[in-house]
Amino acid sequence: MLSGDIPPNQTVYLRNLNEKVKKEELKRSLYALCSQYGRILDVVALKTPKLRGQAWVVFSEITAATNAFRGLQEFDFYGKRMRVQYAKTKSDCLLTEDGSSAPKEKRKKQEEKAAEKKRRAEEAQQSGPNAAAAQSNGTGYQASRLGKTSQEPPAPPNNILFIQNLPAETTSMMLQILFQQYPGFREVRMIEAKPGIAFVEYEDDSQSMVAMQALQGFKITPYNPMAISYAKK
DNA sequence: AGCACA
Repeated sequence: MLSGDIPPNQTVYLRNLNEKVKKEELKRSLYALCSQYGRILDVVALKTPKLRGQAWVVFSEITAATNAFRGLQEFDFYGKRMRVQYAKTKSDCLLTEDGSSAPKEKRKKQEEKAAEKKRRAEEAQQSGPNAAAAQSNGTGYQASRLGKTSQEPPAPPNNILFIQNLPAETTSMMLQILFQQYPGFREVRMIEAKPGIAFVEYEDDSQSMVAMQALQGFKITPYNPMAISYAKK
């Protein structure tokens, strides 16, 4: 039979991940990459010998997980071809959330932990509509007017994008993962001395425009919708 | 390859 006869699940199981990436960065990058497919409730990654190189991304909708399942097969992530399956079981953050059942069989020691889980799930949920920006992208300019008191007119379209409002922990690799999905990608440049901004270069103007429209307002973390404009040359 | 909830 076909390789993965695991039925669809709200959670996607990722393997063949680059094990050198630190856990926190891995989770953030996966959050950033996967939120284009829907709202993410949790990302779980552990670096124990048995579990390194793997992660679980919990979506709020099964359809989002399915989109990720299709869209991310063989995705080049930190230099390795990611493998995507559905998780075999339901994630804890969902069990506690939908009230119908509780994760009791395996774990009895952790009532406090469940409370903390739930808290985190709620956090993720209240903040999450990231997919809206990238998915329904024809309309998705909700972030384009955040906080600059710019008297200068915007720069005319060109092949270099100027990204603002990035969370401080953003790495150029995280941005590369996002922007290299669009054709014509050349490179990301960040400036040590200036956190929160980046430049992303494409081969030509039309390619940079496609990427801008796709990622305008995209949230790397729930509170940082990115503001993309054209770089001044 | 490896399916957990540090």
